Amino acid sequence: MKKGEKRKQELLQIAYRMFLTRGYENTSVDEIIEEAGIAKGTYYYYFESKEQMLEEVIGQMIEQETEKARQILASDMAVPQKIVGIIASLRPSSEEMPIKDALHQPENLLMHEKILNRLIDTVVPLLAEAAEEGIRNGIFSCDHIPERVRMLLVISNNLFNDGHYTEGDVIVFIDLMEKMLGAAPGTMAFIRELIR
Amino acid sequence: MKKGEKRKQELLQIAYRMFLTRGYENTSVDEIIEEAGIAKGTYYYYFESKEQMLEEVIGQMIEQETEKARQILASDMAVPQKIVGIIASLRPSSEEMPIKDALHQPENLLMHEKILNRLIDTVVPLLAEAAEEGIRNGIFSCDHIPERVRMLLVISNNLFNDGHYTEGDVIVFIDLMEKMLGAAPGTMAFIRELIR
Amino acid sequence: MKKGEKRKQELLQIAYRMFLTRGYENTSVDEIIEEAGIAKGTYYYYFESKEQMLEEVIGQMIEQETEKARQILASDMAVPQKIVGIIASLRPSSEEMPIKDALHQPENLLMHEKILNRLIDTVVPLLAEAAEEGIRNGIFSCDHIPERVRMLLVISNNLFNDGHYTEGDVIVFIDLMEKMLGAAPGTMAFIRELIR
Amino acid sequence: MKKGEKRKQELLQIAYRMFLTRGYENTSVDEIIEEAGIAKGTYYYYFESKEQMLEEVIGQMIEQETEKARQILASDMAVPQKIVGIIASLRPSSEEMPIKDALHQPENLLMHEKILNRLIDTVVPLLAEAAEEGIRNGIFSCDHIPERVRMLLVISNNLFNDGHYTEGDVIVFIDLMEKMLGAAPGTMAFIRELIR
DNA sequence: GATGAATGAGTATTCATTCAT
DNA sequence: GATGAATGAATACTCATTCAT
Repeated sequence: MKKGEKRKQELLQIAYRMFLTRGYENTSVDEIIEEAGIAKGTYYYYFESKEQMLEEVIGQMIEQETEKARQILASDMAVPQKIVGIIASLRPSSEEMPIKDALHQPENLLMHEKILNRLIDTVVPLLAEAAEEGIRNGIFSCDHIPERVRMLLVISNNLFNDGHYTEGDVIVFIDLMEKMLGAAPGTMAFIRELIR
Repeated sequence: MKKGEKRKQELLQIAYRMFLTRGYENTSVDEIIEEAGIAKGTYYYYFESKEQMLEEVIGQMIEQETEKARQILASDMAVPQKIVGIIASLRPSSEEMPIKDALHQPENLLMHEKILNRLIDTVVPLLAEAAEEGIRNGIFSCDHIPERVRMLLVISNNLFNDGHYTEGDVIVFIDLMEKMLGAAPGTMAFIRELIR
Repeated sequence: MKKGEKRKQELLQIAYRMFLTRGYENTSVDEIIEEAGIAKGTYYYYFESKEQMLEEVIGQMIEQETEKARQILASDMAVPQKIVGIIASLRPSSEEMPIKDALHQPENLLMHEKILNRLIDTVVPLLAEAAEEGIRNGIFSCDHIPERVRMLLVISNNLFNDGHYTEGDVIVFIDLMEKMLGAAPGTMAFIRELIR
Repeated sequence: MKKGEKRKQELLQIAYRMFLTRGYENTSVDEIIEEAGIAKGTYYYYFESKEQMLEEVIGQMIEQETEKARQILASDMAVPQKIVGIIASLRPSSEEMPIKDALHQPENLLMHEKILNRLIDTVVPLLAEAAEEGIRNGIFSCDHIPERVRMLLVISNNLFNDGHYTEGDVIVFIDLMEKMLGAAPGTMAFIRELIR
């Protein structure tokens, strides 16, 4: 059982890497097992299907991505920094860059979509909690928090995750955040420095 | 010349329908030609490849979709109504419902993505023009118009086009529009009635 | 391991026969698997591609053809008989006739060419060895043995293998051999009886 | 008729070039008509089939190649030079090099074979005539002239036309020619200088 | 002489999945 | 736990040729 779990994790790691590198649909089971050095049967011993394996890979990705967000939420940062930090945590850190980059290639559309949806569903509650903390502190002032926070997330992903944003986008996004959350102008200005 | 063009349009119509119904990737060339009652060779006489055909189908979709938007922009509606009208024109009318519905199924991811991107690029300038008209009229007050208008569009697509939005989403979206464009509160309130 | 190899040999035998009968290019993978009674996937489990299969088929042919030549070389025949025997071993024995015949049909050009080149490269060293034995025995007298022997082989293939040779061709070929190898006139005269 | 002939010649020229460049089998009728700027129907007005066109192209090639040989035969050169000149005329002149080079690529196997056979059949009589002139002059002494001359041609093509011959090949070939034709040693030595 | 729309048979290759051992 | 031989449905694309105009 222990041994089996270990091998499964190994396979998930390999698949994770290959799915990102070549895309889910462009990675065949044959290629995975060759890379892993196992037999066809062994693969299907651990995974019901290739698609189910994708779900598990995505599950792991989500976990990794959101862990950072959870830590930020639990920290003693100022609320605006928490919000921005959580949103930013979803974007590729320098080392993850190639990984996220891969997600924006057409061969990863399916995976990208799946990840994004699950990521948003997972992160919205965290963001909402931070926003409510801001309201309690008097920094923010708004209702319909989950809806607002979700829209910010959607915009952020759409705007920043593929790296094609302009100076104007950043300015408007800051304005948007402040107005969406009912914050005083300038509350979110610090974002500009973060992005450089 | 006349004859050839006509048949090509016919094929595009058929493909349009089939791509939406079963998804681009799930529609084989064999199925298309069977439906059209033509030979394999005829298909490849008109289209270099299945993918190139997709591009042409999408091109036609874009044209149809944006035509309505262009008409609204040229009309004598009030500016807020223009803006909302343009945005709404991209959403499925009752009769198109099944069509747009199809785009949100996983088998249409690729097509959906391609359409969305081209749609946004095409519609942002139209929206921007309407917004500037609003600024000239003193109804709106903001800078970075294309960026703002683009974000509204992104949110709108993400929120409303798959039909899974809540009352709260609508409320927040109205608030968002007003604040993004620097409009007086209530300027966009008429949206609620539109959506029923 | 045992089982897999066996089936592969079986497939090679079938392909060998079909390639010769109908030509490599005129034999489709579909026809091969139908003949073999296996599934498409099984075929591609054993062979990367149809072309790679051809290489393996040819490899086996070469081996079979040259085995006889090697035995002759190792035997205690007289040297002239060895040389002629080796050259003759490349020609269709009565039972192989249909096989070699097939190689001369236009649909087997590619295969024929490939086989011929590999055959010549394989047999030239054997012939050269025999010729050197002849030189040591004082029967032959010449330099540049590999070149000479190669030319004899080329002529022989070109002249005799398609069966369209005349009495005169044989007479000249005998003369050619004797002079090329520096043998006394009449040394190779026995060839005429071999050919009848 | 005049005009039609002209266009046909034009098409043959284009096909000639394309067959050599990309190979007969790799050149589609579509590509030919595009290059020629004519319609499909026009092509089939001039040629019954693609294969028949190939025959015509080859016919032209043969004519061009053998014309030089005929001129040499009719000239007042010394006989050995005539023989060598005729054989050499079949090899690519510097400017034709790319053309003949192309013939040795696998995609031109069929064309190569067809050309070679027709070339040999055409040139053997010319060579034989030259050889007989040599016999009358007392330079050569042999019987079975056509057979001998044909073998020389076969060897020459096989050896030299693909450019992969060695110093040894040349030496042996000179020896071979002298002995095949019954010429005094040294008669053909001048070949070495020709080849450089 | 010339056009170009239409044909349709033909082909190699991929790949997730199964199952007896 | 692990193997690997076997499956077979699925698919895009090529191309010489015809013929009504």
